[in-house]
Amino acid sequence: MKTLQVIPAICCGPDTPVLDSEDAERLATQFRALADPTRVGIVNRLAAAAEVCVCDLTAAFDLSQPTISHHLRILREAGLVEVTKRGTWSYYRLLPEAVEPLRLALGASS
Amino acid sequence: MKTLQVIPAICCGPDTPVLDSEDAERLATQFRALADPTRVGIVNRLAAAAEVCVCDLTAAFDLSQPTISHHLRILREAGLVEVTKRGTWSYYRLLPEAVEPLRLALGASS
DNA sequence: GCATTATATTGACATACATCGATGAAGACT
DNA sequence: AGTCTTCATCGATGTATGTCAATATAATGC
Repeated sequence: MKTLQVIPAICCGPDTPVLDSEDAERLATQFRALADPTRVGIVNRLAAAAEVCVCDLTAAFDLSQPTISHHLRILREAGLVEVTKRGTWSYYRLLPEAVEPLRLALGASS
Repeated sequence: MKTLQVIPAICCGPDTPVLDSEDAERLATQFRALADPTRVGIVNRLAAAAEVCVCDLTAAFDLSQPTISHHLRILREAGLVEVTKRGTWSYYRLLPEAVEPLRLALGASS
């Protein structure tokens, strides 16, 4: 898998490869998914448990149920979270393997 | 300095402290600064050199000079970059110490 | 002083986004 | 079948954002 380092290590010389526009687009979309305080809060809660029911999220944030649903859709479409339906309930969970590339893009050493 | 881990390590239990709204707001603002492909590209270029002249950026992206200036302002106000004026030229440089907290928020181990 | 060059700011416009109330879809329970 | 609960989608509305042309600012050189 290609490693996208938006911020390469300090070492790199002047011939560091330039990010192509497709990569920049994809990264921007994923950062945009985190560019809202409610979604940061949702991700924070998802990270604290194996999975979280939508009902817990609508209870935790002082926003309408459609609004929470809207934010979850954005996180889903960015590929950062995954949903599993069991009966009437929907359980969301964070996808660590989707977050990892963002860390790498910010210059994580590995 | 308080460490903000939006995504704590895998270990954490159900009583993981919840992100307060002020922290969520600040993180969202910084992620929003990275939520545009042009700005991702700018940051990428800034990371590849000690400092970059605005003129190089306006040449590199197929956008008007005011638009580049606008994006640089957003990165500046998010505290991710810094500008130094020398004569007629403005040189921008990335602030690694500002990017680091974002990496930590995404669950970097240290 | 005047022309030129490098950036920033302003104003306008079109598009994207966050939010809500209303409604829809599907499972659970009686 | 009918009702209740859970969640998603739709439609509307106000605000934020990306973009550019025009203009302002400020340094350089003649």
